[in-house]
Amino acid sequence: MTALSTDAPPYRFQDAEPRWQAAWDNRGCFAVADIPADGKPKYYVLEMFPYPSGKIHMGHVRNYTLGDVVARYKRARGFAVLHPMGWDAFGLPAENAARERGIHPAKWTWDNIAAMRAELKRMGLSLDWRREFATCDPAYYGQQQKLFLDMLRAGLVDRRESWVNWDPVDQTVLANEQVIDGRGWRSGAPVEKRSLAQWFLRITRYAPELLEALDRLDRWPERVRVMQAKWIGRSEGARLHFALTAPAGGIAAVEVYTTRPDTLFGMSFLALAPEHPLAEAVAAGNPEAAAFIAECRRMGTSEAAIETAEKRGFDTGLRVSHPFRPELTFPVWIANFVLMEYGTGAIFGCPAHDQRDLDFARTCGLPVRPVVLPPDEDAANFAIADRAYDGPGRMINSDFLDGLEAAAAKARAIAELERRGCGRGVVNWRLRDWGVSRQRYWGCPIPVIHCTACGMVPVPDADLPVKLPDDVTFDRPGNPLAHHPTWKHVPCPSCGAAATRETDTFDTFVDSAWYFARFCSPQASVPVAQAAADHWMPVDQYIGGIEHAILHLLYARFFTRAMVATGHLAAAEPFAGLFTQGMVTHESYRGADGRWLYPEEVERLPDGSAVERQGGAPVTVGRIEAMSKSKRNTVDPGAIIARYGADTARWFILSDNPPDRDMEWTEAGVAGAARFVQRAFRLAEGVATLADLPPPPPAALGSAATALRRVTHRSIVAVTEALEGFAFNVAVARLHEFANALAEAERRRGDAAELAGLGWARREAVGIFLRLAAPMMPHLAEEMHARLTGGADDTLVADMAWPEADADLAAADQVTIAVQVMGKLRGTLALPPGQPEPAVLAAAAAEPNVARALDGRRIVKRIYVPDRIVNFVVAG
RNA sequence: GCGGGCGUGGCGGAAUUGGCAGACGCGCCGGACUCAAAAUCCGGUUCUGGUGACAGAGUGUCGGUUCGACCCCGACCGCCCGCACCA
Repeated sequence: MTALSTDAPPYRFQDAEPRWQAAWDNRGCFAVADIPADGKPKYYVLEMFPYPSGKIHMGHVRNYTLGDVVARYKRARGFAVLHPMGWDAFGLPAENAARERGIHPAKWTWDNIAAMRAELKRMGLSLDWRREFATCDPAYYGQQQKLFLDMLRAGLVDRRESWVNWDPVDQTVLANEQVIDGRGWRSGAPVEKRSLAQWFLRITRYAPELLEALDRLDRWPERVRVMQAKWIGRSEGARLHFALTAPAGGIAAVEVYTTRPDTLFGMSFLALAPEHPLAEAVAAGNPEAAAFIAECRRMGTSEAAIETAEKRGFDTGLRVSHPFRPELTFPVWIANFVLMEYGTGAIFGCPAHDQRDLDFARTCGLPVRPVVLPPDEDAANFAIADRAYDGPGRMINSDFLDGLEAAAAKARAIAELERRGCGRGVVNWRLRDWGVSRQRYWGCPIPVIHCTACGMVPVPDADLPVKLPDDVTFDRPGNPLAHHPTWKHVPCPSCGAAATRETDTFDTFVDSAWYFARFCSPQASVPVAQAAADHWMPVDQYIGGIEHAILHLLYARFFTRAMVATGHLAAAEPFAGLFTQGMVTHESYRGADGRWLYPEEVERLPDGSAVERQGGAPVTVGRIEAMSKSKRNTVDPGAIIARYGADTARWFILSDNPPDRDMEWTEAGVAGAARFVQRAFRLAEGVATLADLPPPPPAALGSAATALRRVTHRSIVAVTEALEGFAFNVAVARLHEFANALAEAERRRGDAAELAGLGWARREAVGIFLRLAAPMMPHLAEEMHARLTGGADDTLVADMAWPEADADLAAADQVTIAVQVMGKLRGTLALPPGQPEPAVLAAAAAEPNVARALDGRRIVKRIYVPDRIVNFVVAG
């Protein structure tokens, strides 16, 4: 019989996968209505939609496989599942392609979408493709303009000056990623900060709410909630004024925000951001100060660049008085590490208790005066070396605060500031308003018109969408919309006089801040059809990369609230459940000349070394790291699917490791998955050859058949539990075990009655196996089912219910109890569950190896955890 | 620099969340089938000592709590993600 199954024709995914994809499509398995009438509970599964770069990559395969497993599993559990797909289609790469290769961004984007759609379809995803849209379609971005105008009317929009990275050679604004070591990526010119009038969304208005509501997102990863909470950054502190000993540029005092007013007596200096008005006033009359500020402006706008730069400063020569001891004065510096965007753009420096201040004080030769004494130190000997002390302790060297705990001193200092009228306690937020202006072509136009007479005038709703012009040129730097000969010239909607359109477009994070809501009613003539959104929102399970933990997810949470405020949505939170997947990694390879090599150019030798396939030159095997084009350590999903099939790719990507961790793509791993696909199919073949057997009563089954049935029903429980917990690698392992048990049953011999019973149990097992595997390997499951029933049953596995476990069979009939002596394992007991404690303890002590370990010693304590472990604690 | 996370055999990982460390897979070793190979199937595989029953060590490092620690606490090391104009 074994020979028969191994000689059976192998599973041909090349035929089967397109066939089943067509079958699902023809029956409309995955289509749902905007407002379904069937009364099933709803489940909205969404994966982060892709940027259409032109090819799917392994990160997409992982993301969409994870989502598809959830979607198919939930469908089997009886939910009406909304599972849509679309395209995050605006962004910089399309403009880069236009500049580098002369392709229009729209053509580039739509061609890429067509190519990627075809690749995704080959994965066999259970998507409702009728809901597909791209954010670069006016039908989408016109609705986004409507949302913006409603937010404008609701006071959620602001326009103000803000800093950008400016390339003085290319005369263009640069994104942070286009600034490399402080220079423009194309021109190589040192970048300057430049101030422009920009549009902002007032996310800060929702800061308390966005923070507080994190507690209720109980199906979000804890670390994402922590990261968002820290990003929003509520802090309690004080705002206080430092009076200048002599006014400068009409400024008499500097306002400072601090979270540590308790350390005011440890002050050593006051530091201003380079963009601070007082710094600019000083620079007006001091070329050296102006030069220092100009140098700071060359650092670019990214916080990481500013904070990793060496701390530098410029002593303005001005001095401020201490708020509690006005006779003490301190120097005012301009410092490159003070951020204008946070607090008031000025700090008081207390080097003893803040590491940045200490680094600055050491480089600039400023004094360090400790005022908080750690609990285990004494005042006479305590000194700060190269580490600032930011822990708890008692105040010293601090006048009226001396002896207080730091926390109490903080309250006392605020009270004193308020009594003296030079400061007050405040709550401060790290979160800044969301700058949405981009000086680029390939984005959603901001629907506003500037009129010299009327000022800023919103585009009337009736004139939406404001469409991008097609006839643009990329032959010079800067924003093609601003260069366009006619597009921006329009009559003022208010007075009719000649006016100009806003030429800024939206940050692409705006596009992705509400697409999940649009999917509920993608054809609606309003941004969202209320009834559809009320039915489907919030997203029950959102899946995407951890790199979006803060910005995208926070913007989406804010936008949802803004849509509630403007009457477009009812649900306050967009994503009830969130899962963040890890990256897909691969070894990297370098040729003898240092070039990076693609995996397909490299051959691994049995001794572990590697050579080039062509020519056999030695190859250095580098680190395992995230797949990236620059390191060429990428594997093309299209090629993998063509060679092994979608089910194999899906199975491997799920089986390798827990989905929230980085996974390593290996050739051996895919090959292993491919073998399992064939093996599973052979299990169905082996059973299909048996005569169709009526269900006998379980009592008629022999012990081998009953044992297999136990495995079958325990597998239902185990796989279900693993899928519910996103432990897809464990689900895979359980299915491997299940397949092993089935193979063992297949080998079994016995008399006719036993074999009949076993045959029946095997048929049951295969029927259940394929349904448990279906969310992960959907095509194979359909093929197995067709083979099992000989085509007599044309129900699609995609439409079948999830198997139900027989509780009696799934329950444990025996437990293994570990027996320890002094915490060391000395033996095990196999017993039926639920035995009385004295019986278990007696059996444990009688176990030969345990008895030897106990011999001659006095048992002082017996620990028994029911059905699990015994531990004897002995004296001596 | 700041914020968040991760670390278990040769490799990916499992461990009912404080109770048998190493499930399952990959790789490797041995065997069956074969003229032979591939494929397939079976068995073994944390390390050290021992023919063996067994004993000792072991979850990045060092220390702590506990009858018992991969799990909890403290310090350190290494790697990864984010830092507001990449998406």
